[in-house]
Amino acid sequence: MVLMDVDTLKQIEKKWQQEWKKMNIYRFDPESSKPVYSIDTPPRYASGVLHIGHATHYTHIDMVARYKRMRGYNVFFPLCYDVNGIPIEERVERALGITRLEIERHEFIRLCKEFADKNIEKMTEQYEKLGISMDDSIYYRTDDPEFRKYTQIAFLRLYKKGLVYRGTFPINWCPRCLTALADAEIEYKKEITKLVYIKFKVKETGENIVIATTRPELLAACQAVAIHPEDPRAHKLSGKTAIVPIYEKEVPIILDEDVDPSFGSGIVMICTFGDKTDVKWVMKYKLPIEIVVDDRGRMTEAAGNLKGLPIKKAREKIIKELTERDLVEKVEEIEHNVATCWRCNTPIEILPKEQWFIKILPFKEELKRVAREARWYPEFMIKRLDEWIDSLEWDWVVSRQRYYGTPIPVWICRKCGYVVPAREEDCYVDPTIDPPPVEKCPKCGGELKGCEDVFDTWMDSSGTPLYNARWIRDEKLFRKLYPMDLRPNAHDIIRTWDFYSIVRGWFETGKNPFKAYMIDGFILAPDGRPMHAHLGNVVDPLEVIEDYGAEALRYYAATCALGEDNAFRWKDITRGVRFAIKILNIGKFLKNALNGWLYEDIPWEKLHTVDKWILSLYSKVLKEVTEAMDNFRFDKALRAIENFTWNIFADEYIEIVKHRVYNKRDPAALYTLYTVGLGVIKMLAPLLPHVTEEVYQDVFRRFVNDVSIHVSSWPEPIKVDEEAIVRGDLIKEIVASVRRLKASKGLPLNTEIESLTFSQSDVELSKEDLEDIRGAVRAKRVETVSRERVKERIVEIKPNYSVIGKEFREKTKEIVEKLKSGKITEKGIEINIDGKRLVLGPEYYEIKKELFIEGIDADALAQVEKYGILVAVKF
RNA sequence: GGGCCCGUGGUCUAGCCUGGUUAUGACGCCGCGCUCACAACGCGGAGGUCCCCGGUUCGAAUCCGGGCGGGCCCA
Repeated sequence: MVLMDVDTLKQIEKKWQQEWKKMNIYRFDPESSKPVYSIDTPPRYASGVLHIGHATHYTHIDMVARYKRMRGYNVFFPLCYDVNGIPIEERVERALGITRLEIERHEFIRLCKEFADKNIEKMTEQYEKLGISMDDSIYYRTDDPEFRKYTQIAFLRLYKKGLVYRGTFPINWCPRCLTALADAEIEYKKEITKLVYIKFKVKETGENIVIATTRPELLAACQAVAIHPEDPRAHKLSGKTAIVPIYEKEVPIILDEDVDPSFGSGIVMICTFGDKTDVKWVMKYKLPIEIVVDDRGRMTEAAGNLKGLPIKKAREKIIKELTERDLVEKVEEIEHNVATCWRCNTPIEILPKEQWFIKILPFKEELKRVAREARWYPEFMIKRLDEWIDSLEWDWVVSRQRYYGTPIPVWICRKCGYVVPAREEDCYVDPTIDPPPVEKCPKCGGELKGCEDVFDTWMDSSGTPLYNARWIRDEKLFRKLYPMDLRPNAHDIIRTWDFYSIVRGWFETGKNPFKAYMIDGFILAPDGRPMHAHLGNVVDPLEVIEDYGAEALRYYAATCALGEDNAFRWKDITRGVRFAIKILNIGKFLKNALNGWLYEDIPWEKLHTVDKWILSLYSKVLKEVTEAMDNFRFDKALRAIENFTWNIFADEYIEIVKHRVYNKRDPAALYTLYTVGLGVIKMLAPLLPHVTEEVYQDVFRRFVNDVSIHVSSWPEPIKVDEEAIVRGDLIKEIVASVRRLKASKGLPLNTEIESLTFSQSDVELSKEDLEDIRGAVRAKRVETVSRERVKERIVEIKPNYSVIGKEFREKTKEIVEKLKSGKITEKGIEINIDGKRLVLGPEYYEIKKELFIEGIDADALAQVEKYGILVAVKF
């Protein structure tokens, strides 16, 4: 049974996925006069296939796209992939067991492309199975020459503006593989290392200080000595000069909070470069750079008599030498995290290499301001960007010594280093293949060599809004598409993708490239930890779809509040299946109910109270859902729709009108079922596109022209009639109380009953209302009795704290106490306070009563507390 | 170590911005009922130190301060 229903769901999903393709309804129409809603789809990185976090996040984006289409927008939602960069190179190297240095450059690039192709094919299928409505007519991938062309042109323009410069920048380097490494390629290994305490002399005072280091062989590269500002020794040392032993070099003593006072002697030396913190300090204090280790991991001339030694030997030698000169206070063995090459386990070195930079440091404040031109959802996410911009300490390094990326479009003179940029009209160019625009160096006539560096992937992907919006290609379209309406991404790449996009957008166009940022959280494993293969807690979206269908996964996605980290919840998957099936069943009921009916508009006055009631509640929910969708709060929208559809429309209204549908074919009831039925599936369509399409086509298509629910228009509220809401609610309460009485007697809900009697309340019901109640509960007779016949016993007086508290403040407790025993009069409750008599009206409390009717012939009684009435049933 | 976010029945979660009576819902559990759209359903029930400490207030899940635990990014 269980399996059969999921199979039905899956068949429906597949059917509509195929139909949608034929319908061609997700196309962006460049010629359309409709307003544009442009989404900068995150180009999925093609190093693998979609995981559950991607699936959830892209489903959120799809919900926006579908919603905006229904709101009448010409939606731009491209299918796209990112392929450039190190992770794919790394996967290919791992798969083939080679390094890229062992293979011809362009052959390696071809292998990377092939690897990406396979993943792209799989992911495109995954998107389809999830019901993601991306448009493949505006497809791109970041290694298309057409895409790369605009990265190169943008770079050339920045170059002309003087915003690009070359400089040395430290990178991770494996001295065995002779290659630069990305941070992702570094593995940390625990190792026992010697921590050497070395005596330095303070020049001004002649006293000794002791610094602790695990890299004594870098002594020659020491540029400064650092101590924590709160260290008791700090104020005495501040501004003084230290003398590096053996090399007799004078270096400044600086105070910095990043020094760990509990490590070693609490004083460290800053070298070029021992580790990442050294890099930071060198940048921060603009210290000189001296290289004592070469590419192959041997000491250079600058290391004096250590020259030519490999690092480990050099370390031993210098410890020996220092010891002999009595410059070592002590040596400790400590456990230490050593950064190593993932491929060969050799400890990495940090070496400065020539790199390309884009200037951003002078524009920090400007960029913070530009970031605020857009709205951020949730708003607090912009704080992360602010903090990031404030903490920037160096410019953007855009070059990588890699193969699979967009080539930096310049040639460099072998003789004088003069740079010849490509001409814009020649782009896309690959300087490793293509000839330079001039034959020889214009400055010295030397030979030009194509630049072998490629761009950092962020240089490519930060240009997606420019590329999507047809920047410098189509001015007319650019004005329509830019700034793009939406940048959706997860919170981990605010500081990269979002930040660099703002940089690029602002440099090229003077504007923030987006009007809004929708920032999603992370999907954690069911155990609340991040998903990791080695933890065995990975949930595969394809398996979820296989076992429960796409709607179940989309339901789960909708329950994930924007911006928050969400653990994967199987219970929401099951709930999603149930809800999807519920929608199909409501559809089946509506189809049967509306069978043969021709649409007929019913004026408000001719509707029954219950019809006005459900239409009013529907109109309220619609407003709530619309607001939630406008704010990307899919969780709020879903909750509102689900509660209304399941608990109010299906469980209450449909049950109440069945008798009017089956026997009387009451036009008011049919009109109401039609209106609310179509309205709820439309509201739900962006969230659960398959089952809503099924119901739409099966039940509603014959009434309307739109070929698909996904190109139909978002519904409009009908009317909110507060009086009908109260009367309808009373009717619902009475019907529900009878249903409960039947259930408690173990009777089927459709059991006919002899009579229903209830006492009148403040809310007046019409004859028609009573008839509707009679039909709904299947009673032969319905009677009301006047309130006078109802006896009541006061059970409890409940104080209204919000009214009492505001007025009586610190006396609240006393008043509440006295209310309970006060004298009840016509006007209210009489109490004595501070010797004064006080009458508190009914706004200060609520009276709970128990009701009973004397001499009534009934088998079961129920109270409807909300309206202070008694319901009596004779079976 | 820094910034941001989160912490509510067995499990997950709404509410928190804008303080007020009995804290929302789901999953699971228990009991009853196949009822002409639906047993993946309906009706009913049990189940809570709202992470901890302190403060503000007549009143705190909600506001403020501190702590503990988790997530992301950075170091």
